[in-house]
Amino acid sequence: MKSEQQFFQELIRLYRPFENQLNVQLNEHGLHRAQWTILYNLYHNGPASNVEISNYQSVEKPTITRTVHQLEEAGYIERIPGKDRREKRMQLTEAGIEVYENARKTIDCFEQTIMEGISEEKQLEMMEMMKKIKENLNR
Amino acid sequence: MKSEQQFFQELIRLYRPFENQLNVQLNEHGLHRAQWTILYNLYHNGPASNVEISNYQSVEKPTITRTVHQLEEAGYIERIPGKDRREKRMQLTEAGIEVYENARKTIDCFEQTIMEGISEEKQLEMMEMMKKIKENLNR
DNA sequence: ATATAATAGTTACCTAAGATAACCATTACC
DNA sequence: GGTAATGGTTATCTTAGGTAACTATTATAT
Repeated sequence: MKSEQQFFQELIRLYRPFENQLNVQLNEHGLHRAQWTILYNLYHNGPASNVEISNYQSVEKPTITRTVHQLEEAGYIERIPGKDRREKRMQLTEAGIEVYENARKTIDCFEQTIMEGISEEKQLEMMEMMKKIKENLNR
Repeated sequence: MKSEQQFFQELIRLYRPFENQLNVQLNEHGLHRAQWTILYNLYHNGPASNVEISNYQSVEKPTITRTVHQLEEAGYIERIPGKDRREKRMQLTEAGIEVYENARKTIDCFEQTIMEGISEEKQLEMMEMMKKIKENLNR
């Protein structure tokens, strides 16, 4: 059996329980994975438009619209003037920064636990591979 | 920033487009990812009960019931006597083997493309890491 | 031997989160 | 100034997960 075959099966088998438990952790802060990803994005990369978020996450615009809406309602993000009157540029509010940083602590702890026994180098190596695979997907 | 933080973000960012394109490939054979995973399981590990599939995939029983039902309706799997009268043990039919093997060709091709530039050793290494992470998740 | 537990599966229902199609509003470009 | 393209939204659908509550069967403890 070719190694790719098992590779992708393992990826699927890993992702499911990972997402489940990530959501359990996030629930403590009233968040879901999709919201969390946007908060992460805005916190680390600064303000962004829906299109930018959509591209970054490989998720269609209407899906982003919905999740952004939830975050606005929760008061975690707010609109700022963009380059256009079309563009809806969003950034974290005070409350958004706070909830991110609080959840961050929980998630850090969770992530450290499940990465136990895997060296930093290995992690970085695997990250490079994931980026490479993602690039290949986009061609 | 800790490397785990980015690690899991990359995992999420990889999984989404991967699953999308996997489904595009599978659609050519009238399949979805969830069905495909069960066919894979039965093809490579032999007959299994719902509980076994559920454990293997870390997915709850009712979800498995539904997907198994779809595969039965399609004539790809069939019931065989289990150790119990409770147990619903399933195996691939002729048609199931055929559709798996046909789809397999498509998926092999897809997987080879997106693994371009990543050596077999690296792939095996990453697989080991994914298994390790999954173990850590189960504790 | 029988009452209670546990196990396997199902049904009914809910939710998250993705997708498409069709549509505005605004801006860019010819 | 009319047509493209871009950014965003609305409406609607689909996949695929989850929980709670149930039946049927089997295992176990009294």
